[in-house]
Amino acid sequence: MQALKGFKDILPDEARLWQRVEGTARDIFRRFGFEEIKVPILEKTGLFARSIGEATDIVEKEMYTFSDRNGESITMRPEGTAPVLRAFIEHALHLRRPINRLFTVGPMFRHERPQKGRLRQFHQLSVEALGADHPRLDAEVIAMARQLLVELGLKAELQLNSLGCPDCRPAYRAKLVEFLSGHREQLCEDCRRRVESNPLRVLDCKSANCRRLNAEAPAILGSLCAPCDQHLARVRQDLDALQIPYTMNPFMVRGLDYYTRTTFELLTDALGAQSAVGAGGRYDGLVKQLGGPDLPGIGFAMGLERLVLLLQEQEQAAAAGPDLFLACLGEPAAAYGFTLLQKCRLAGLSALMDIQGRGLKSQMKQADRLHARHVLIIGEDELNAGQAVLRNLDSKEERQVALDDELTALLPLLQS
RNA sequence: GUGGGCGUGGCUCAGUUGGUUAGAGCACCGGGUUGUGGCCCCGGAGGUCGUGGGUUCAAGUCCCAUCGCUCACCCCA
Repeated sequence: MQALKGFKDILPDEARLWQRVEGTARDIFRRFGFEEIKVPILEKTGLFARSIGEATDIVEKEMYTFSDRNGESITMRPEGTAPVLRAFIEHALHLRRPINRLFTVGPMFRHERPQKGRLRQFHQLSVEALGADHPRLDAEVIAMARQLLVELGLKAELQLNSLGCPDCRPAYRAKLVEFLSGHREQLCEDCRRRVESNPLRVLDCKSANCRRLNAEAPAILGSLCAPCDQHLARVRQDLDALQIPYTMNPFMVRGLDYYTRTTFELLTDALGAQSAVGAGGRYDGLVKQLGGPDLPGIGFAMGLERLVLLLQEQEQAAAAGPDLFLACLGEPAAAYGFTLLQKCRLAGLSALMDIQGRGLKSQMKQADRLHARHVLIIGEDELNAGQAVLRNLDSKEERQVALDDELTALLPLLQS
């Protein structure tokens, strides 16, 4: 028996890093005033078709979609924004406060071919700021995304672009299609198809020929309408004011249809082909499109697997051992020790003991391998005398400690 | 969906042109020190060599198939 392709167990050594990532994220998000929202993993299929876009790869060939026992088509979420917006609309959260700053964490599912940094079940931190189209909100969200990388000690490049809005993008798109059609023979096979299906995606092509051509293609930044242009300028102003470095990338494109105006990515060169650790952008028409009020929003997603991979390449966090290991000799001592163990745990200490009745030497070895800070040795003599030996494994210091039900002598020594 | 690389104890790997009982390091267990860890020494347990066929006197090694893992394309966090 083994796990499904693209599905992975996260063993304790790795789980420690996950806790660090999530813990750091929660702390930063709290400081930025973002609140957690928990949403279901399964949704009606239509939610994703309507938001991500019918013609995207995700919807066309990557979703885990099946019918439940009532014959309804349901889908395991491939991303986090759609479910959060559904919940936002369903519970009319916009009536509770003018701007909702929300985040959610959890598994997402896409049936792709697995590779480094890409699994079929993967995990994202998904962040949404809903209710304002002020460029300052863009800067705030971008600053928060970057801060997570900073506080995890990870290096990443911030790239910025604008995709325009329904007023200016169609005109740009037409201009681009005209240009690309004129140079059709210079495009790679894939891109020739893209000219019809999704021309903006051509800009993102990695083939050398296409890149060369793209350099001469009309740039979106030169085609923005005045409001979009001004929006971008103000976002840049605010990023500068916060001293957040970034580079403009006019070729950056989104794989999901709902993005408008500001888009950004956090890129690393340490993950092979999967260079984006986080990405996001504005989606001003999406809430309305999903049947809600006409409210703007901006958000981003971070890939947890990718953050953990980066952390692993940097350093291995040492496991923190238990505060106390109880070494008991003989059954009477073990029986007493077991109750002592419980008291220690209820008092807030992490504590372990041997339950296989092994010799002292073996138990000391166990304690050492667990990186325990102290060992409390209880044999028959100690049991009778109401005194035990407490050994500090780092300093090798040993001292007699009186045993009593309240652990009055023991606890202070361990909690220091 | 397409292409490359790789499958040998829990982990990382070695294994000559096919040739005796398939090895090492780490990890694990025990002993040296019968109530004191890390270092050292000694010993132990653990592998149908991914699986199924084929070639051969003989296959971990060669051939075919299959499954799995992995990297890349595609796409994306």
